[in-house]
Amino acid sequence: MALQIYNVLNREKVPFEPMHEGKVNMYVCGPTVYDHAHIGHAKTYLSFDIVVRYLRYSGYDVLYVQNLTDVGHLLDSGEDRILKKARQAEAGPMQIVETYARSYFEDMDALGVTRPDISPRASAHVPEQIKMIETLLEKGNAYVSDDGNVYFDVRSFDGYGKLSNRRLEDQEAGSRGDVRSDKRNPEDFALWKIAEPEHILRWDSPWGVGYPGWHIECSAMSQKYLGDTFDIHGGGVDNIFPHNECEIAQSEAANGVDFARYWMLVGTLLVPDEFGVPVKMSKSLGNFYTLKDALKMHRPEVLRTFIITSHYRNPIVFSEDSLDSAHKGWERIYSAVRLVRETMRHAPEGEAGNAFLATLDKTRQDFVTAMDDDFNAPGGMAALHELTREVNILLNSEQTVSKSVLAAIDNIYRELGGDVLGIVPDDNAAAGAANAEREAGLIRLLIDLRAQARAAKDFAKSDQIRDELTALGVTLEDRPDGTVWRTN
RNA sequence: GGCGACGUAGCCAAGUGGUAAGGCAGAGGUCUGCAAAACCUUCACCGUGGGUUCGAUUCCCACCGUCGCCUCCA
Repeated sequence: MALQIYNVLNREKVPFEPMHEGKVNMYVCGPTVYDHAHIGHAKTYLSFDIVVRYLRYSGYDVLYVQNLTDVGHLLDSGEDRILKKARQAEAGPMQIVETYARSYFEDMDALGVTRPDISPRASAHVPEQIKMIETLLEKGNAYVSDDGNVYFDVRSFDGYGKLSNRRLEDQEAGSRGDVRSDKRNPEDFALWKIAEPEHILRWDSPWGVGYPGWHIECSAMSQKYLGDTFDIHGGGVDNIFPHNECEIAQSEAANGVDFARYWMLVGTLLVPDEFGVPVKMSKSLGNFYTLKDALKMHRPEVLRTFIITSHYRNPIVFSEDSLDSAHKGWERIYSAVRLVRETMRHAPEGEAGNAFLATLDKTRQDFVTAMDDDFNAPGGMAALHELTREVNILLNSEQTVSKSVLAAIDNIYRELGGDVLGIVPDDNAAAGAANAEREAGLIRLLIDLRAQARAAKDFAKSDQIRDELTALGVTLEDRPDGTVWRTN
């Protein structure tokens, strides 16, 4: 069965058929860069990282666009969040944007998240946004208010609500009616706002000096880089309304054709509150763990494993227990990989153990079957765990395994666990490889000395070596054919 | 109140109309100088109550519970 995707647009799993064979155009709503990223962001962007990695693994040529919001995202008070941060930090707004954009990429790089092909910024695409607003005005889907602001006229677009299943008549009319507004209808949303004097993020426009509304950037930038209609639009479910809904309205009204063909929305990351009740991790609630802090305590592969453990559409609850569990599960896979690589150093040439190649084929098949089913990464992980059991049985048996078979095993771990899931490190390519090689040599020297002590039944000496290495973070494991080591 | 999602073993978590992957933890065992790791065995009547069906955990309805969105958040 070919790739199936759960399309939020129709709430059903359907075969994925890109517009242009072999090519996928994909847009994901990016972060507003006014603070450091937290684990909730990691869940969303890591989920789409795996989507992109798997699509590429499957042979698609993917063009991946993810924006950075750096203007127009207002607080309840009406203040722009970036301007507020800038005021607090006594810095210029673009300084703030630059700082946190870099921070975001640093964290994502550290997590092994593949960079988007294009990371357009809202502030750099104001002309495109103005142009789209002009089109909407021409087509009668937008209007200029008495105060000079431009709003999208939601009632002019029939499809409004089709993604989130909301109907205008169901919304509590007047719930926001108390707020003095120059909108025709409360559900209309801003395309362009006239700037107050203190609002220094401002641009000239046909409607006066101002700034764009929050939603229009995604419509304008996706159109610019991916066209009027593109294949996949992603984001967090928490943005389904109003943001995603507004994007659809603007783009389809302006362009007259379908916007995104497949909508993929990622479940929310929750964290227990003081009573143990899970609530959304968010900047505004202040209950977030930054990725920088998380990365100090856990390897990126472990954070990835934690997130991959559940399906992308489901919510997950963040806890140290779950992370520990993920850590141990990951360690199990990585131990087997290390054992394979270590064994390979002394393995004979030839074809011994060739029968195991069938297991590799089955693993790949199981993995692909799982991932083809709406990117079921937990299923992919299960395939790797089953492989790991087989590998451990093989390498703990008396059977001779040739170098080529071991290389094939290592290769499938690299391919599925490394290239696609990003949880199996590539020890060879690491920076500082020279130091690592020297360290490995020293450890092997100590292992040899310990082996001599053990042969002489000098267990005091052999245990001393093992204990002191343990204290340094190096664990030894004795096996019938020698001792292997790992760092913690 | 409206919209959406979810409720599977001690914990995390896939999945299927014909009695349920995987991981963590636990118990017993094999192996080991000891250990570690690994392997083997063991551990679930799938929220509650109805309905459809030869048969439902899987479909439908109701109820209970949890979360998300409806205002800024991935």
